[in-house]
Amino acid sequence: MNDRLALVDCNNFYCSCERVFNPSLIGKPIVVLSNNDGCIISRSDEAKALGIPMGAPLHEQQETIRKHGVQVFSSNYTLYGDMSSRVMSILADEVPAIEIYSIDEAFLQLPKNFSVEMGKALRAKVLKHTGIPVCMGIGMTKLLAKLSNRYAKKNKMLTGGVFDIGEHWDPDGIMHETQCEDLWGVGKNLARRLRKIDVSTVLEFKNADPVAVRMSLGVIGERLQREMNGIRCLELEEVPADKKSVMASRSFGSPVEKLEELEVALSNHVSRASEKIRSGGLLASSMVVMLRTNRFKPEEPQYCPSIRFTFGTPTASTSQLMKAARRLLHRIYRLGYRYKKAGIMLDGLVGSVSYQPSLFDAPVTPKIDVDRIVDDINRRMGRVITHGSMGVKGTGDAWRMKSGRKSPSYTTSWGELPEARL
DNA sequence: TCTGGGGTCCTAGGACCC
DNA sequence: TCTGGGGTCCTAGGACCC
Repeated sequence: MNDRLALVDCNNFYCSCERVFNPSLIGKPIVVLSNNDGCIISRSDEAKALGIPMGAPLHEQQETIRKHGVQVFSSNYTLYGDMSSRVMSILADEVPAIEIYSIDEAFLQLPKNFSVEMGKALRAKVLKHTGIPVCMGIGMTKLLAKLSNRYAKKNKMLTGGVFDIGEHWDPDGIMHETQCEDLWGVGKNLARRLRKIDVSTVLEFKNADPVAVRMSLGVIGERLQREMNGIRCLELEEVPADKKSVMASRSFGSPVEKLEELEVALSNHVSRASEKIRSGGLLASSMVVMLRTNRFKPEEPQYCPSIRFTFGTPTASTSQLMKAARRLLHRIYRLGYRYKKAGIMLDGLVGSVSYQPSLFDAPVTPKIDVDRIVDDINRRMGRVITHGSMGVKGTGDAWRMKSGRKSPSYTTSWGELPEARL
């Protein structure tokens, strides 16, 4: 028999991170915004209680925010990333295997003797060492662990933040009370397809005719149903799979019409993305350039082109990628649109070590790897060298993103360390 | 005025080959 | 009345997640 799995997730993670270094926020409604200060992507319990929905555009909530004095933060990914690794390393120390699933979630393989009480002790340890509150759900499969976790979170007082659905006296009751769209892996669309075969609760899904499920939801539905019945289809993945693509895209602070400005924005995206693949020792086989007008303004003319170029030889060279991006941009750019977003994707990533050149590849000439040297300097000194095409901050940069309410990088920047007073 | 960004997996359909 | 058909590979797009 398989060992049980647990899903541990951090409660209101970004908000909790802000609170660790600013305890005056505890007990108060706070929210954290997406890139560009556009949407609300993390809410404290107090903010949830005010009815602020997940993903809501900030401007739609201004009324509530003013009225209740909700504190608003731009997202500070440097801080959250660092806090995340602290939480993860504590978890990793306690179990035989861990899969870090996202910045605020991890699946754990539990030892045979693991009890709910031990889960509570682990939870207390994470809280003590990082200040981050977590919940834990336990089950035979990832899906059941997710479901358990949801129950633990919704009934924190009752469960103490840790729940094992396998030990509950009435798991069917819990499944009966949960709607399919609240299940991990079931979104709006699959839920609609499930309703068509008269399935709306998780319990109905679990007990539905597998043939009907397979017919209307394909292998995805089949897998979900099996997982719900305790048959493991999704294994714990300790080693993260190799990346297949890297994206860099941003909405603009304000709309952009000029080709030259799009060029600068794209150059910055290429710079970020290429640095990322180089740090992973990867080469890109192809590149996609995307543009988009403001989809929330249907009264304006809409244009959302994308174009792909496949390199003869995979590359990670910034200047080569920038040249390609520029060429592709020129092919899809049309005058007269107000662009709201631009992005690039580096796709078909292959390891630069394992890559086998084809017969027709240009012979590799040994040369000084300027990109690597620049990466190294930028990593140490903080982005001091940039490509000429990336423009200069403060000049013609309507496209740059807004981030006006960011907290300090308390844990990763010497200049921003919190100060303690005696 | 103001509406995120970065990923993965699956499927359908076209191109191509024998 | 006949005008193949099946396998494979690739790509675009849909759906989902955090």
